[in-house]
Amino acid sequence: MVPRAHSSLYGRVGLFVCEERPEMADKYIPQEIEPKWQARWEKDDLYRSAPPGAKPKYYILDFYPYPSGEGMSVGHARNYVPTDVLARYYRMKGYNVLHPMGFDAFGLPTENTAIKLKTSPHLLNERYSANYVRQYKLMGLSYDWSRLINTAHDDYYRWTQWIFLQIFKSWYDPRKNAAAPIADLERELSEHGSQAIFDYIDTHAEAVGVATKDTPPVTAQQWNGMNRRERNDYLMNFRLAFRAESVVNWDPVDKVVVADEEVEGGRAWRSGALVEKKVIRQWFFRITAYADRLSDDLDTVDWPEKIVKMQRNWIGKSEGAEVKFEIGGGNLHSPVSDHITVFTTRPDTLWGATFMVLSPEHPLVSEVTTPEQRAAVEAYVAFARGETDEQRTAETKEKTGVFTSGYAINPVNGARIPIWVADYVLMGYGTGAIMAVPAHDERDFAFALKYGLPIIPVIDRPERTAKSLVFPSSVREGFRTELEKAGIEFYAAPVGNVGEGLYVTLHGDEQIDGYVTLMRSFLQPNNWNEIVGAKWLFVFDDSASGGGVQALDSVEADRRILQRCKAIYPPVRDNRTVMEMLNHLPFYRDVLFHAEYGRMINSGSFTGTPGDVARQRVTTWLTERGVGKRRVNYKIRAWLISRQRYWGTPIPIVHTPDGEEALDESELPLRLPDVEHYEPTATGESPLAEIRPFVETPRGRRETDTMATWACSSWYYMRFADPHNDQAPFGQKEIAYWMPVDMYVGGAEHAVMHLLYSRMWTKVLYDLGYVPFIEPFKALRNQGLILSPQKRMDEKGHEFYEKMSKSKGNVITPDEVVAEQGADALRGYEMFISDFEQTVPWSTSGVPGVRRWLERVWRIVLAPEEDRGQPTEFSTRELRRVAHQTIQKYERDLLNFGFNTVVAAMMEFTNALFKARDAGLAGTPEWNEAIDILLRLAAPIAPHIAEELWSRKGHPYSIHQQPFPVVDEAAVKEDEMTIVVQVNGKVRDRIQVPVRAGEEAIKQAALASDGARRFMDGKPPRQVRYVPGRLVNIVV
RNA sequence: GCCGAAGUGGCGGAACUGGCAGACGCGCACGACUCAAAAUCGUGUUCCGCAAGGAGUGUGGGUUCGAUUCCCACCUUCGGCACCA
Repeated sequence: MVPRAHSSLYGRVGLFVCEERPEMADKYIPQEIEPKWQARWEKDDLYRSAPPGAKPKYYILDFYPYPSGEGMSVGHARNYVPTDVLARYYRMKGYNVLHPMGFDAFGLPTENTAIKLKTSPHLLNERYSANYVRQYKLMGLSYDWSRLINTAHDDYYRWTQWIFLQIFKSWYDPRKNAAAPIADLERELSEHGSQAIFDYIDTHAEAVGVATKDTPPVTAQQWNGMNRRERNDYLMNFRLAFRAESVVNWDPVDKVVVADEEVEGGRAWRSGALVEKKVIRQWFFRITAYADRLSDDLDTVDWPEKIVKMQRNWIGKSEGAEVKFEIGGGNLHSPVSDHITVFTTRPDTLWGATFMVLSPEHPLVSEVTTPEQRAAVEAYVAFARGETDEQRTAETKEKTGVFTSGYAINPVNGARIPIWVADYVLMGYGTGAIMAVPAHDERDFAFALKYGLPIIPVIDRPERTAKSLVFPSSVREGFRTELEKAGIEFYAAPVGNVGEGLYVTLHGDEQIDGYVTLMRSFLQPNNWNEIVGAKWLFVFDDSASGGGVQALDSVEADRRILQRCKAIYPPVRDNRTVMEMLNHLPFYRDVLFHAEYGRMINSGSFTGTPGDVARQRVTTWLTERGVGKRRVNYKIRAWLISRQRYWGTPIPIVHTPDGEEALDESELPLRLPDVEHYEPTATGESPLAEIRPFVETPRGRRETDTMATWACSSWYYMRFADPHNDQAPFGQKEIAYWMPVDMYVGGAEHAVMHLLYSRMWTKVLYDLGYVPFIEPFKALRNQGLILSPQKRMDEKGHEFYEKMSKSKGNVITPDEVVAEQGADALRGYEMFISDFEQTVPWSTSGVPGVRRWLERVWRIVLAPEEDRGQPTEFSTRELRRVAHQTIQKYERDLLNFGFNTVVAAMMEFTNALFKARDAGLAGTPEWNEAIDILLRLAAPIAPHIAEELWSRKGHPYSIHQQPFPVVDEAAVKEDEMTIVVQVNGKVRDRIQVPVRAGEEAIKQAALASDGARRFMDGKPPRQVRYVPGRLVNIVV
């Protein structure tokens, strides 16, 4: 086994030792031992999971990859190595471990490559995934390869289709709060009609998502009079997998519809193209029905807080009320509806609703528009429709809108408020119409300022700050002195170019009232002064008629006040509202608007209602009067699953004359046909549409859309439990034993989509009785990204590291690292590189560092007699202590995902062994025990070298079937401890004391220490504090 | 703007519950071995200071005998969301 290339390096020692103990003399050559053991493990099927049994199970899963032609980089291994270490650890701890791998094989990149290379995606899939398997094996990962999954194989997607059908054949019964067979719904409709269901939805705010919006009610009689086609169409409003016409995001580059989740900043996630709007009939999953459970059940999982937040945010639950506004004023009598319903989370601000805004797509826009405004409104609606999402959401975009000239009646005070159309109101959220409360909503505030709409505060500022600007020469002499006397905060500064004014800030109602009194007596004739913020008061000169203090408490007051101001001070004549006038003064800007909860004001009989109960009380009152009710709203939309592409799971539906119908389960799998061409069609239809034998069936035209890959990945983790079952997606025994996944590890980029979809499928399958758990992934962890090792500079001179990518030519592959340094060194460095969750650049000098550690392990195990260093003091007791302390630290850190410190602990242990050797301990029983522990601890991290050394030490194969070492608590205990002596919190000395020493003795020893005496300077200790086992702090 | 994470040597990073800041590794310096180099081994390596000593965990405050750790305010970087009523 003398290596060829290394013989010259090796010569001296090799020749000498080879003759006597050839096995001891070998150098560590991973390139030889790694393939050898990998072949042996594979032959012996060493990592195969046992069938469900009495043993406790541990299911540890990596996010399965999308296999690409580029293969893996060292960045991908950041995910796979730590989970492999855990899998190996749990096996040694006696668990039956499930650690499988598979491929998310369907999807666009492969299809696009196939089109470009004029080859078949089937072929590419096989090639790519085989390459991945090769790379995985190269790294010595202990997957159970007998469970390999490929989602593009028909023995897998058959069951994806099967689950699709179960979802298609279900609806969400809000009364059971669970999915139920669609047949139950049909029965109910034929016996009782839809009344009970809609009544329930109406009175249970959380149930909004169970049926398509605006589904018409039917009576039993109507239902029974429907033909099959009409019934099928009606049921689509309830099915959990349904087809509906909708505006979708169209990616003109990939020629495919993409989901909301796949659009980032108006651009398609994969292709980067600006998405366009298109109306197509599409397949969806009714994930909205599960919104509440998806949100609530997040409480039951051990996931990173960040991911939980992102999911909750995506679901976007908000509680509020729905309020009906009568359409009125003028001669408008709508034949469609006599009211507009708005959704608000702030029913407590209803009295401040001074206008209403409809989304440009709102069906009542043309109803409320008067003839004279029609042209303007239609032009605006056309403009809004033409906008891309990106334009519409552009950050700096100023609000736009147009008045319809129609009015609505605010139900709480009968006020007649104008109805506007503006694109800042989205049709897809709430009811597509809002009541605008400009005093307490930032968007409405901006809009009202721009268009001169009145802004009336109806919620008190919780912090009682008010401001007042005293205009130059608007008050009599002595006012300033009075302010000072009253302790009021103010400063003097020029007001524009009209002279020096006083900028007053008031705190608390008492001070404000005092200020008003003062102002009333000092205000000069033909002047006014305003107090804004905590109170909204205008003090006018009393001598004029109707003078005194006016409050800005209504639209009428706004008009009155403004009129008087204009009369007194003409420069303000162009202002349309008081708020607009105040907004011109920068001094006031931070007190004009607030969105906090607070005491209701200017709200009729509700004035004075405290902020914490206001919402609730108003909602109850609205409900009693029949003009509103509690309502919960979710941001989450139906999950778009259709793709008009070839390379995906075919949707098992036939379009019959009677509507969309399910394939019979016996017809599954519905295979993807082999075809010559699979370029997207010009029309945007799936290429499958052009394959007549596929499309044409005796029952009707086959659905030609395929499913997005999110469907495949929504259940693959369940298939691993029983991957070869051809009777069902999985056996009951297997799923109950293995699921849920105990530890799921992957990148944070799937925080919303994959994890949310998987959770929904799990809940549907749970409701239908196929699985016994409500959450699929008990614990989740995200690994950090690995960046390229090269530092770059951006235009501003900031240094940064870029992501590894083939196009940038900076990819480092596991292949090259393994070839150079071996898989064990790569594994060690993947763990050691950084904190697991941290994004970090790859370091090319890091792997050799770990390699050196492995070399040291090799030497200390095989040839402890060589190269003795300086003799040291090291007892057998200490050796045992280090060994057992290492076991402790290793387990504690490993279970906390502290992989880097696990490796560090192993390095320290190895260093200690060298010291022990120098002290002459090699060969003692304690030494042999320590070496045994070292190898067992190394096994999960560096499985090849551990196996090789284990075998060379004469132990029976395999180390990977050995139990994990058990901590000897007695050995761990120290006999002596080092106590730090501090004087006034600064370390001044260290003393050695026996562990058993009492507190008093230790304190005395500390006081007597040289360091302490020197720094106490002869002063008596004021306090002596002892922290057990750690330190003594002497305070003087 | 909102939400989240993080700021510690030349670098990656440690420090479990408030108790020795800088474990472990990289890099660097010096030394040993060598004709020499590589490899290996040893020693040192936060900063200032010859030293005694002092300063020091993004900044400024606070709590405490004692703060990288807790509290308040702020700055910077990264990630996510973004007109969601």
